[in-house]
Amino acid sequence: MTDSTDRPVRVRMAPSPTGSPHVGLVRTALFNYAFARHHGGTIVLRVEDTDAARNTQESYDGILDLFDWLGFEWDEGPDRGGPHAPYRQSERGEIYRDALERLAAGGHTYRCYCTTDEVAARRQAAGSKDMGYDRFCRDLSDDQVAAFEAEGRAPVVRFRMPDGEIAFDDLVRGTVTFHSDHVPDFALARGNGDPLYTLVNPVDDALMEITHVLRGEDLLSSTPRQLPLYAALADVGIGSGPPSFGHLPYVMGQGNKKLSKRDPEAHALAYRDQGYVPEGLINYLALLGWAIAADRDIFSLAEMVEAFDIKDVNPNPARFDLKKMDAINTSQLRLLTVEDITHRALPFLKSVGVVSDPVSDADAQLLELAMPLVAERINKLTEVGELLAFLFVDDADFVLDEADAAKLLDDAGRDIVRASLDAVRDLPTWSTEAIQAALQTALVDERGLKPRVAFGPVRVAITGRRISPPLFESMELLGRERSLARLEGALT
RNA sequence: GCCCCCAUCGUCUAGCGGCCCAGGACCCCGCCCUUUCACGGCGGUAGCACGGGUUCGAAUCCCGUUGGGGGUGCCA
Repeated sequence: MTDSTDRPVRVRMAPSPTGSPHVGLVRTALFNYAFARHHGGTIVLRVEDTDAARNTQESYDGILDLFDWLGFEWDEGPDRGGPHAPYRQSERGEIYRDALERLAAGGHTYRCYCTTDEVAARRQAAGSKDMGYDRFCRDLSDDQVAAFEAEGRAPVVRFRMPDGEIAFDDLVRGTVTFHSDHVPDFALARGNGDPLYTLVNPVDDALMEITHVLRGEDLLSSTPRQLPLYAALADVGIGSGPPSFGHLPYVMGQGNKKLSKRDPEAHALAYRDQGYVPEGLINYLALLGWAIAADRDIFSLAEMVEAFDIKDVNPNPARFDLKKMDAINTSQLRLLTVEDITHRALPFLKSVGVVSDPVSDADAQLLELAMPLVAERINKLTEVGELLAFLFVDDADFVLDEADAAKLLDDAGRDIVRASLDAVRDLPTWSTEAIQAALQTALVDERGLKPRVAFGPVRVAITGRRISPPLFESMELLGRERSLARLEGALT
């Protein structure tokens, strides 16, 4: 391991607030979270918002909402301060200017006056196969510099890449080796002086004393640039060298491409809005590159933290599979108590108007009785509303699903409903058992109907749909009067 | 082009030299449960990319091939 010291673990979550937060962001945050908490370390939230043109407040708020929903907590960050504040890069301009000055004074950088076109033209002329900057401005004479300045050119700042092998021990891939021949003198600041990601990311990691960086595989090939930069920064008194790196495998979409923002399943907050539980998303994403045991795939965040070892992370890219995501979500839902599911479903029930907001006592009571009927059959929280709406809707607003009614409430169906009405109208007690017994006798025993044929029309009449919670329980909860009214309503 | 990464059922994975003629999960297909839809239960199909080594012994180690991905910016 590169990092043989026993420094307390410090990791960072470093989102860029551009656009809707991506599941890749969640996966990276999750592994950092699990790693840090497993080692009793510190988590820093740093906002990488140097690209003013692309950053939005909406995106920032979305990221915080997302982390809040997932239960990810951090110890230092823009909202709670810390010893290395500020934690938004847009507020750290002076720090970067200072770093640039020091690097220049230490001879680690130089100013480059070349335009992109000039570099490309030279490369073509030379028939060079290697990409990257050709170091044209590395050792300019004073006269040449003066001439470029006189032309009014604004120089970018480039890093003077030292020659030699660059090897590091990746936490998930083992030793990775590059040669500096293939690592260009990359730019650290724009011609207008604005610092680039290539500078600010290492500077902040150094200054914030980050010990371990777990990030996406896409950054693997920028690591050989950063390693010498960390050394140069340490040389000029900024930080104490590079952190350890671990590059997490890609999350792929359909086909063989990275899951992109165009893929609907990439949007992390959509899962919350569609009625998934955070336990489900977390559990599923953890499975992409990690396993808690050979024969087990359902676990909690706490269990993941307990068991997590970065060395167990699989380096293969993983495809995101919505079907399995759904299955994991369902399994996590089964682990919740009815009370918990009720609590979580409430916002959805309110938003579609199934229950009043605030919830009336009557609605709350009915909900408490009805939830056990649906808690064990749903796959998403939104299904609670779909299943229970018929119980809460005002009688005046109750409507039959057109397609279901057309199919099941034909002449034969209405005949069945009529018979049901007679069977239950004068029941001495209105209970699930009594209702079931009465309907069983009248429809199945006396008429010889198959249960599914017998109860289908009744179900549609009572709940408005072919799909519903168990029928007899539903009728009990609906009450005698409303049930009879609906049966009658189906006949008109 | 050059550099880097990756390679076990369709998908996610377990496997870190013998316990593996490869285990689990999702999907799919049967069956059971069943008043609908789900849930749940049981069973099944299906895989070590290829070729060389190393070894008494390889899915596991090495090399190569092929395939896939990423990088090669005054984006992050």
